[in-house]
Amino acid sequence: MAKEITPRSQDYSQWYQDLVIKADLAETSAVRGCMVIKPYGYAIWEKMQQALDRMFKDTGHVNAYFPLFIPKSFFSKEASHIEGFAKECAIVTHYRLKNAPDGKGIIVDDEAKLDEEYIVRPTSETIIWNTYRNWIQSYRDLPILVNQWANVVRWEMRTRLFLRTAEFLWQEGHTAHATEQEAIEETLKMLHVYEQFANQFLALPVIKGVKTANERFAGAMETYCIEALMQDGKALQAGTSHFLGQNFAKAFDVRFTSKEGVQNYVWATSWGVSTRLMGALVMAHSDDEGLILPPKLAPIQVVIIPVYKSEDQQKALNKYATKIKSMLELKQISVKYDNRDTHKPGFKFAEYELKGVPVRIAIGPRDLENQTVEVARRDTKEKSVYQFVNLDTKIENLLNNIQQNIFNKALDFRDNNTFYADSIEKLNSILDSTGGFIYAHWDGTSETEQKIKEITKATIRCIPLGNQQEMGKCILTGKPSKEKVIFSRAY
RNA sequence: CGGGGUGUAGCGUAGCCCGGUUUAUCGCGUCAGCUUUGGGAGCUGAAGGUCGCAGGUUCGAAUCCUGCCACCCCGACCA
Repeated sequence: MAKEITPRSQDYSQWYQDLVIKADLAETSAVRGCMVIKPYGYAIWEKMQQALDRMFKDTGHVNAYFPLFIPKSFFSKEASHIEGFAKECAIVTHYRLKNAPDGKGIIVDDEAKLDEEYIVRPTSETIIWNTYRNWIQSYRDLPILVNQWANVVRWEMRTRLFLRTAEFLWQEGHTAHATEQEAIEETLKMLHVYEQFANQFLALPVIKGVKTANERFAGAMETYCIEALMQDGKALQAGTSHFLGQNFAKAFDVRFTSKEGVQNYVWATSWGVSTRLMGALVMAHSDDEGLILPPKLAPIQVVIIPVYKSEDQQKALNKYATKIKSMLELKQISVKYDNRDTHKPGFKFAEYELKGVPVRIAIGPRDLENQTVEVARRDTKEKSVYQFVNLDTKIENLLNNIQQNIFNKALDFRDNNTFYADSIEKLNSILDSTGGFIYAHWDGTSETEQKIKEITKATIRCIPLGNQQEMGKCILTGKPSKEKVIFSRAY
């Protein structure tokens, strides 16, 4: 029979895995914790890349590329940075293999030991700031607005496809500025870019906020994030933007001479999103029949499926389909005409639903006669008959409509799963029943946050930007609190 | 990294406890042919296996033992 997907209600985590594998997004590999991103999944990632890259360029950034390997000594220059990453690093210690003396296979050549080991980058701040030292002398060299698309490695103990893998793809922006204010503005600007991207392309509403000290990036003064809510009520950090202060500039001695002739340390930011967004995309919108992709990220936006009995009918439908296809392509819509005669229409319907193709057009002899098509939308499963006239505009509108509808649905879900807890018991009971974003008062200390985490397994996802200031009592300690923060269990 | 589970054809599985008519079961998929085609087609025939890998015990190992690899769940950890 067909590809069975575990229902969401039965086992959410299994449902997610089934989708990723059966929709052909990715699979596990022979290497622990590392995945193979398959062509269909990679096509979605490429669409994300294109959209983001355009947004980066539009905000004045340029792309560059830095090495995969980082000398160990670079790593230890920023104290909190190394502390944050030390436990999950892959290390290169040798550069050569040799035949085993017993003739069985090959072994590491002990004589080829590196004097200084290399760390496979878990992030690139250190190698980049070591490089920036040479790029920056004067205020005239600033700002530097560089992004790189790269892979990074974090030796995770427990992995899940896309959500947490030992190797993953991402972009990391690294900027250098003359003033603190300019760096902070950059940090927030890129956070805004991420929000726009999430809203407009992922069709995913997110909350912009600032992380607490516990959740802050190793080496940052302040970490900002966008947080999204998944269908099982768990939160997912979808992107981060860090204000790094002068930490890395001081660690790598990156100074510039100001207009006034004074030597100052440079101010820094870094920001990134990763293939984890693929996981967010799947978990935010999809259902028990398969993926639901927002049209703006769907590799195939419209699929045309012919239904015929005779060869003559097939030929006539081929012509009709080709006409429709070129008409839609003129509107920059990506169309696939699936004229395989090895599969029945019903099979194809199910297959494209599994793969999340937003719009399906079915054409048969009846349509040919009436100059109509049957249009089915993936998000609502509604079917309707469209006249051929102005089909291109109608489909274009439909795609926009679907994009918007998916976003609205996710927004409704989040609104319906946003709560307020005035006690630790309330917080816990909400977490155990529905999950979601839960606003609660907190006394502002790391100790309290830690204790709440131990009791409820929930963390503070963020303190929302522009948060309403209102006095209250911490749900754990009863100490005064000036605002509510968002708690959630998280991926 | 600790605890638990899993690994048999492309996928899902029976067999394992209690070693021996087992030339390893069944379903889906694959291939060939015919009939089909408006929601996952039917019939007939065929191909497809280092039983995760490596050792060991034994006359004999998918089955018992040891080590390793990978995956899943829980925990610890995690920008």
